[in-house]
Formats: sequence, structure tokens, C-alpha cells
Amino acid sequence: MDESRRNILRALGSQVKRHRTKLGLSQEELGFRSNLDRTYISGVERGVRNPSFTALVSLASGLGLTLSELLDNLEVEARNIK
Amino acid sequence: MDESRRNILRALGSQVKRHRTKLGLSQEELGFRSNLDRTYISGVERGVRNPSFTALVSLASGLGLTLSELLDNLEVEARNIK
DNA sequence: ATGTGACTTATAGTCCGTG
DNA sequence: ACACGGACTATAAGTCACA
Repeated sequence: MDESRRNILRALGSQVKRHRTKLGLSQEELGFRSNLDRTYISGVERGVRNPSFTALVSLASGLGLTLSELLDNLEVEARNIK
Repeated sequence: MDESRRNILRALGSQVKRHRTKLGLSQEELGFRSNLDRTYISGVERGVRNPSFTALVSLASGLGLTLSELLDNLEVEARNIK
């Protein structure tokens, strides 16, 4: 059962999206800031991509966050997703 | 210049190793707990692997940590590595 | 108990587009 | 501005034998 895999990926995606929209950034703008393709950002936010550690670093940096800030509360969120 | 890539991967590796040894675990034992091959753990600790988000989740879980705990202070460490 | 090289299969990540 | 897909190349996953 790697339903749990999708759940945690979705939790990550919603965190990214939450932080991005809070900053008023488009996916394109975040892509630019983090040096990642816009379609890739889209995939991460939808939980269909499993970013590498370095991609996470880029994302956090594009959002002006530390990694632990970006990933904080993640397991909680993952648990709340059915 | 992706010297910085290797630096952050090494910083991650040293975090993993630090937490692992603090628990008195061998790489083999951590591998068992996190469902990852022992040689894979070795690669992560040496900074020659760039684990995916889900692999990081497995690692953190094997260490009994949350992701943000595992990744806390990472950027600081990365900066301290030349 | 760990480091390392080599290897195959899976997927990360990009680039092109469509609605 | 975003979801989603196809096709592609680069690299991660995952494992092994051996030092």
C-alpha cells in the first residue's frame, strides 16, 4: 500500500502551494526563482512528482524559506489527508 | 558551479550520520528500520547520493525523527563546509 | 561494519504543446 | 495562470560483489 506515498507527496504539494500563494507568486515565477520548470512545480503541487533533496532545497530557496520551514508540519498534514 | 550541490549533500549526510550514531545504530540497522539498502545509506552519508523526498521521509522515520528535525540547521552546516 | 564501482530499471526534470 | 499530456535526457533507486 503506497497510498501513504501519495499522501505525503500531496502534503508536500499543498505546503508548497500554500507558501507560494501566500507570497502572491505564480508557478512560473516560483519556477524562475528556484530554477525549476513551471510544469514541474505544477506536478509537485499536485503531488505527482517526488522531488530530489536538491530540488527541495531549490524550492525552499525560491520561497525564501529554510528546508525545515518548508517541511514543517508535514507529517501532521499527511495524517490529515485520507 | 555545483560545488554547492556537493556541499549541501555532504551537509545532509553528516546530519544523517550524526543522528544515526547518536542512536548507536549501524548503517545496516538504520537500513533495516528505514527499508533502505545499507549501501544506499552509506552513499547518503557520504554525500554521493541525492535522495528523493520519499527516501528522506523513510530515513527520518528510521531515525525516529520528523523531516524538519532531520533537516534542521542544514543550511548553517552547508555554509560551514568549504 | 563500511566504502566503493558497477550496473539496470525507474523516475526526476525539461520542453513542447493543448484546453 | 494553471492542469495535464507526450517525448525526451539526466539522474535517482535499488542492489551486488569485493576491498
